[in-house]
Amino acid sequence: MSPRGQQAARAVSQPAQQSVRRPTVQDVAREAGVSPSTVSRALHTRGYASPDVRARVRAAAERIGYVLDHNARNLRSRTSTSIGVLISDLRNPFYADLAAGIEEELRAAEYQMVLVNDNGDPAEEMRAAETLLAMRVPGVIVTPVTAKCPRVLQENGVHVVCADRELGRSNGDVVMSDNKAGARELTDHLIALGHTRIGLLIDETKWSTGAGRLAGFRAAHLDNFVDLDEDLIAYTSFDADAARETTRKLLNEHEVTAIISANNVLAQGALAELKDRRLRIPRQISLAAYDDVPWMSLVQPALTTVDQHTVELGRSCARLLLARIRGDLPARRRIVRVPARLIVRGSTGPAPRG
Amino acid sequence: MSPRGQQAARAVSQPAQQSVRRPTVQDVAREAGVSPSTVSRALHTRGYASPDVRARVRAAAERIGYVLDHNARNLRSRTSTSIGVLISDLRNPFYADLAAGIEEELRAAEYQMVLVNDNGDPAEEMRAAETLLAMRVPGVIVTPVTAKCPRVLQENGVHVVCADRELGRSNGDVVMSDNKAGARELTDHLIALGHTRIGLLIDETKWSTGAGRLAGFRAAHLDNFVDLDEDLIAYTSFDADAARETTRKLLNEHEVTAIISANNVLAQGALAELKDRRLRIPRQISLAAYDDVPWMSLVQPALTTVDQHTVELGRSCARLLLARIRGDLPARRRIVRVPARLIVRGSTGPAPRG
DNA sequence: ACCGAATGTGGCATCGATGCCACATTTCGG
DNA sequence: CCGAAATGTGGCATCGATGCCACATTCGGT
Repeated sequence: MSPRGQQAARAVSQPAQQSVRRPTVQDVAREAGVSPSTVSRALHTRGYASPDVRARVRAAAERIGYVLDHNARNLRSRTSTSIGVLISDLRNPFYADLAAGIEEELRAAEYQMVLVNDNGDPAEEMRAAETLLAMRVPGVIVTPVTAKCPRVLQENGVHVVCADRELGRSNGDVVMSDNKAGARELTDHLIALGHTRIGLLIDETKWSTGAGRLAGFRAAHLDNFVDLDEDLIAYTSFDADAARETTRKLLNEHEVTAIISANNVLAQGALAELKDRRLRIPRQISLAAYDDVPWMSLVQPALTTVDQHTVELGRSCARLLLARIRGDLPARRRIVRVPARLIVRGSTGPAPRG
Repeated sequence: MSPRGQQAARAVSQPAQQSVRRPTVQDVAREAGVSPSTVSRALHTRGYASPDVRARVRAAAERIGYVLDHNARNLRSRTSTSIGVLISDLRNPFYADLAAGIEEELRAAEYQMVLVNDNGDPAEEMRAAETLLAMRVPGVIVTPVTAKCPRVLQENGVHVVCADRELGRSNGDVVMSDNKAGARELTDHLIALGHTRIGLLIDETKWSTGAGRLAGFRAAHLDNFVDLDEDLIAYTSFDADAARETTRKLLNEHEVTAIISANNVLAQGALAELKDRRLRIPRQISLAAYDDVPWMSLVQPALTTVDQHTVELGRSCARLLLARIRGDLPARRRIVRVPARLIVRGSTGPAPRG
């Protein structure tokens, strides 16, 4: 009775405990003395049922402990109340907050969140997309790793909202922080403090997040008539150790009076390096970050940041997707920019005198 | 054609874009020249299919872009590969890490995580349980808010693993940190540094988490022959501001040379108060916390903590639940204790001299 | 050679809820 | 008063995949 080994790795489960048979609409119908069709209409669906019948059916359902079967409903009605959410790392507070905002809005609308952590890996992302197609979800919110994922979903009739960034030129909805404006405001703040040698720690510029932040950094220099030394734009990979190493090299090779870190992970590395060198913040060097996560207000001195309102970003994603699913929107794609807000704390101060 | 207002608040969605008809097993059967039964067996289920037929069916499925429908599969097979996960606050790094570990293990086993944030609210928790029953999930991992939720799920034939804590006396599986041993080790550490006046900041002791941490605190005093002043056990509500106020009162009313905070949220409040008072850590007062989240190693001085290995806790929950679902375990309930580990950093030092 | 077990295929009913529509009754507007 | 629209009910097919089993063939052991 053992199948060929080829099947061994697939998810196999025993049915939920066998002795538990759940009441169906047939049972409710018998209990209430109406037809199964009437039960369905009285409990859930569009269509007519008199107030008296509704009350009778509801009482009967409650009496016998009836619980709808989403699988049956989804199959017949050809849709689902599950929404896919693809993020890059649940352990990063940015994504955790994003997911929190999304989940909150979905729950309020009686949708369920199916959360997948693709680890920023293109293969995992596509695997997740396939799974969500199999689940027949009507919509997906994705922090895209490749342009392929949103496209495949859309080609299969699934509504997609890209969160935080878009890749390439898609034709779908996007919700993101106003990266350029936020980075510009932060850089303005430092320039107003007298800084003309500002390092930028950044991991990527091919995604709209990094690109927007870099653009804001550049624009602030331009608008304030401050020359930008291209060597102060320091590229690093997306982990705190690499960022720390890059900060070390930046400080060793260049005169810098302030550092902007393009996200919370890089900020960790930069801070660790400054502490290691026993540099006094902000007296000797100012440090600021794009994103605001809890530790940034707990360190001493607390970090000046740009708050992306990440939870609100998540809520906005969910609201947009739900409106799209309900057909409340015109076909034209929508780009929602959530304003970012500068939060000045103790880590930024006047540029040291030469 | 408008239904009565009573239906207006329910989740209503348009089918995924209408013009997209998905290929079914009937289509694959035609393409491969076999029966639909054979398609099903060749692609997914237990049962026999020859290697030649398997290859032919797979090629046909790929050619026409066939994607399984989980709803149909779940309905017929009376189970599902979705797993419910109920947590209390996705914005708290503890729960985010827990969910991350769970998701990782589920994904590897080709299960999907349906994540609900119940906000530690009993009503929300029960609502989530109802939804998961409707989805016919075979298992749920829950950080329980009430004893009712695990019970109702189990009565309906759903396997349950309680994470982090158990309420009352349930008969289900539990995975938790070894709270007592961890708290004891932390308290031992402070006593070994000469502290005899150790404050404990704690928000609850009715759950096994708080109760275990308190028990460890007491046991360390007893075993080291240090008298425990009951007034140094300071109760507070579960938010950083309340913890801060409670810390203030504790310091105003009692001589204390060290503070243990029972979780990461309370530690935030305590740290803020110590900083406000400009107390020198650890020279004037030591601070330690149960739980280890990123900010704790980033503040100055870095906090001495007990690392719950929260991601591993999550993995362990998922592995246990999957084993239960697969019928790999004897009926007897299982309690898994994940060892906690003391991490000594700069925030704890010798007790100040009288 | 014979028999039982294993392998393999196809037919058909099944899972539980809803879409669709025929039919009946009531309400509303001209 | 009459016709159209709205309200309400029940019957039956449908959604897409799999469980179950009858039947056929092959393989291994005696």
